[in-house]
Amino acid sequence: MNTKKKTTIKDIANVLNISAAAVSKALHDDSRISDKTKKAVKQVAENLNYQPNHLASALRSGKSKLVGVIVPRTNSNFFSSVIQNIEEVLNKEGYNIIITQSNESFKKECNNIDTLLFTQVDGIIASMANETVDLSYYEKIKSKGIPLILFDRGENNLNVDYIGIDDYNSSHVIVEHLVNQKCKRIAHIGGFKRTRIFNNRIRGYIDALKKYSLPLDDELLIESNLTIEDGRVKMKQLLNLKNRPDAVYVAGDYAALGALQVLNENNINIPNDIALVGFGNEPFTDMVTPRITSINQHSEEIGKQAAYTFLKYVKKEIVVQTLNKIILNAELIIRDSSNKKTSF
Amino acid sequence: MNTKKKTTIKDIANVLNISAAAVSKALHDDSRISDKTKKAVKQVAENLNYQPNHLASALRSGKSKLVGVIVPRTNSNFFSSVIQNIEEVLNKEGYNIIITQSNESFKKECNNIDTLLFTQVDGIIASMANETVDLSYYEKIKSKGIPLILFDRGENNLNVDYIGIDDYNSSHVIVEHLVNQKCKRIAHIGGFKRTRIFNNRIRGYIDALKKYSLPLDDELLIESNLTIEDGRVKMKQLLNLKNRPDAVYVAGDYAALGALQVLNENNINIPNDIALVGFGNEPFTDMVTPRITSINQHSEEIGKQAAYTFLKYVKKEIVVQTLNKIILNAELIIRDSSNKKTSF
DNA sequence: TATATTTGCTTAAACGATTAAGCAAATATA
DNA sequence: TATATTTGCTTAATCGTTTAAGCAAATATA
Repeated sequence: MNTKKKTTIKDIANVLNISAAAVSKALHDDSRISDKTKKAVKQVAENLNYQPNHLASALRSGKSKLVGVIVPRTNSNFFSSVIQNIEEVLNKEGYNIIITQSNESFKKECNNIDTLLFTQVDGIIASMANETVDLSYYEKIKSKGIPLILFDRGENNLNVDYIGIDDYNSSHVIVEHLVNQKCKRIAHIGGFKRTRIFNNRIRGYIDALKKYSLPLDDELLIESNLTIEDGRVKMKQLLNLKNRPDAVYVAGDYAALGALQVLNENNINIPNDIALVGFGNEPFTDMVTPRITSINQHSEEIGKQAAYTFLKYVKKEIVVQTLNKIILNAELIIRDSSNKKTSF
Repeated sequence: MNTKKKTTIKDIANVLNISAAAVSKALHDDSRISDKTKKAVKQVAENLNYQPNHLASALRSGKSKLVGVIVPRTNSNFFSSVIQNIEEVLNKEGYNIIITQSNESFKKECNNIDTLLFTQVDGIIASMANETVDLSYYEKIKSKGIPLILFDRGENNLNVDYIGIDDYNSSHVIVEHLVNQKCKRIAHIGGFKRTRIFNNRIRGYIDALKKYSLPLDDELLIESNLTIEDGRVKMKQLLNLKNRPDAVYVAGDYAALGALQVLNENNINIPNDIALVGFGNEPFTDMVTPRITSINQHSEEIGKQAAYTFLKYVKKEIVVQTLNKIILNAELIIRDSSNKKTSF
């Protein structure tokens, strides 16, 4: 059975009649160990199928070589792509990642943080839950001196590194595109104002409307939790207006999908009666009918930059945590749902 | 800065003038420690904001309280739901999970296994990559005496626990449903035969056709990697047949989506000209037009059962690993893409 | 009252690696 | 030749916890 005792550094030492310390050093290519010994040690290690005990070295060195990742959920293409890229960069440097999901719940997020701290992670890369306003748990991470990097859903007040796209500008790009499509009444189903990225999108939307001298109507700006269901509800609300919009910009693809379903069910021509734009470029935006115009958030780059930022801390290139933002340019992917030319 | 020294068991001991061992025992509610001392220790631990050093206890006890999870990808609803349920069950028992993705690559899967072994996980719950045929890395897990539990994508030859649905029977249910819809020529875009679950679906399809005395035509049975793109390719192939099918059963939802796109693009009426059935009940099957009939794989239950099975090993309820299958019944979710009645 | 048992703690050795300090032999420098 | 430096290892302490073994005091049993 599993009586297979794992080979340790000592076993190797015994075979070669040298000390365990010498073996450890040989394996780490210490300059004070002869090439002959190094070769012999590595050979024996191979033969005995030696696997370093990660716990022991982590305990001794105080570093677990583990990085915690907290995301609202993994089954969105954006987050899973970010995670994949974080993993790729960190694996190369000998780090593994522990992924946890908050499911947009503040309580679960707190649990996750405790779990990660308990697991002695060397750093935490997180995107905050929608619900989160109390930052005390994140402060706890900082107070323990563990590097904290936020992406997508961040918070200025935490004063830590942040990687994301330019939400304010993205709204401008979207409104500009809709104006080019001859839209005159542009509605916005936005996220909650208290969440920074959604606040920025809302501000961008408002300022862009002003720029193009379009009507800024209170009933055209709606806050939502951006689920499919709520997208449906909020779209129906817009359809019930006496003065309907001729374009709807939704701050999330899932809610945009809900909106699309409602438009289709009501036989409203997209984009000619109402143009639709989402946000996030989830794969399904390219699968539904009509395909939904959306914003590509460069998840690959966000993941990589988050990982690089963490590595700067462990390599002591950064020492003090401070608000340091990396803002990437977003890209508008124009599809049928807002492109009037192709639907003639 | 991060000069915040973490409080250890010794700090607590010093405050109370007792030994570190007593503190450890008090925290673990050892019967040989007085209630008075226990209370005092817990109070001081709380005051000093003590967090147990997981690495030290793991090193000493030989248990990391970490479980590795390997999935082909996290951005499918099925896998992320399985993961979430594994996590839920294991967290309650004090275990954390490390999630890794193979991206259907054999090489990445091997790396993941090495990574998890290196991290000293107490067990591994995995769903194999499509590519995987060489089982030596999985044998390595077994040979180290680490409990291995497979789900969805398993292998009889590994002789370990397996949790999945009844694929063979699912095919029967699907074919029966299509027969009820008056379909006479049912095609199957299946997965690779070498993968057990897909093999079972293919066998089920063949046997069900025989049962209902339907034509078993070689050109109607196609193997695929089941991506969206390949779904498109294989659907086009079917459309090019002189004798087209009047129903297509696709062994994966993503490929079914690709097939649906091709059918829509060719203005083929679904389900009246060709009925379509997918597999997996991914959320998008309910989002596209027409909504796709699919098989619900009970991801929640699979995740829970996988976790329970692992726990049986650590609780010594099972000692020897052997081929032990838990097969759940799948459920057909009938939607527009195959339901001719609703489309009149 | 004398002995056995239980209670409540302490001591010290582990877990497997890393690393500072040290020491003898080999080699370099004056 | 005498001294300094380098090379190649060993010894032993350490990381923070768990746990077997042990021991004195308190309590139970005869």
